[in-house]
Amino acid sequence: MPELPEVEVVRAGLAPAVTGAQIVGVTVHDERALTRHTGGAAEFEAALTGRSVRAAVRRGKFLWLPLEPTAAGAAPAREALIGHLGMSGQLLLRAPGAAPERHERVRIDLHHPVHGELCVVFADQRTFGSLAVDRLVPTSDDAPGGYGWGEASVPAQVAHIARDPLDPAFSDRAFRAALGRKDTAIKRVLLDQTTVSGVGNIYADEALWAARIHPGTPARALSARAAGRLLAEVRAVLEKALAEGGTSFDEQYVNVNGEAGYFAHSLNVYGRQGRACPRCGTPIVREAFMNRSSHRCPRCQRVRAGVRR
DNA sequence: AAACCCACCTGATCGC
DNA sequence: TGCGATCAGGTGGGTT
Repeated sequence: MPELPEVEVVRAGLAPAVTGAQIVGVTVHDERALTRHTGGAAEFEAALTGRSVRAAVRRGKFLWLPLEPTAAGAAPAREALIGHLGMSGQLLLRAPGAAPERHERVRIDLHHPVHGELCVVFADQRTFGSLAVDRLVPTSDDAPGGYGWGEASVPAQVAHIARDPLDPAFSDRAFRAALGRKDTAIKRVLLDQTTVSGVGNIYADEALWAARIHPGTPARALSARAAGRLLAEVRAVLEKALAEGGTSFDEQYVNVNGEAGYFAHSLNVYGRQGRACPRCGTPIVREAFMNRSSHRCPRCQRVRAGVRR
């Protein structure tokens, strides 16, 4: 469920707490939380115990904690602990020995040289999220791999994820060129994380509404002007949502302290079917799209809006 | 090769 | 009260 703003809230909360801390204990309660990890629970625990965390980094909806190399004698592989929250994952900062969270899957105990003991709990109702230890590989463009760390590396399994639109190394020109080659609906391109990352169902609908583009518009039919407008609106909605702490409909999405964000109050179309479009008053419609839903204004976002002929 | 579908899960809600 | 259908913020593997 979390999209870029929610994941960034988590990264920003984790960073000051875990940077420089050493992992002193790992408990896997449910192996389904390791679907992105190649080994089993015991191997995961062993791979992390004793390692120190160097940073908290994010690209799109993926988070990772780069780790100090293992002690002398072991293979000097550069590795990171990856986290993906899936639809319902949470990373929570708790006091050592804190009572188990609902849906707690993994607990990581750390020792920070300044702040002392703390624990990071991974809780996830639907189990689509997961943690993994993965090796870091160089980025193909030599730019930093994500937000939060200057090193030009990404976990191997994140290498296929595109940069997100808030990344300084994101290329607007390459994005517009890529749209011209896509034989599919613009909303599919926004949701597929290999052209632009970080956008999910909520912010795709919000950005398309703001740019007055129908979600089913063929990507390559968008004029350069419409594509530029869309990208600007994607950035605007992601930044505004981030400033408001993300979108929380219930207790599912929370920051590392368990607190909800406020952006749900600022939604213009998502989940507002039947209510007036804030721009023109026409009732918002909800339509089936890719086994989920799209929300749009039938007047502001007509099929041909923004289409070049 | 790009585009598309669907499985992977738990839980809340709604209509009957 | 129960019970089935539907819905929920994502991703990746398998199939066309």
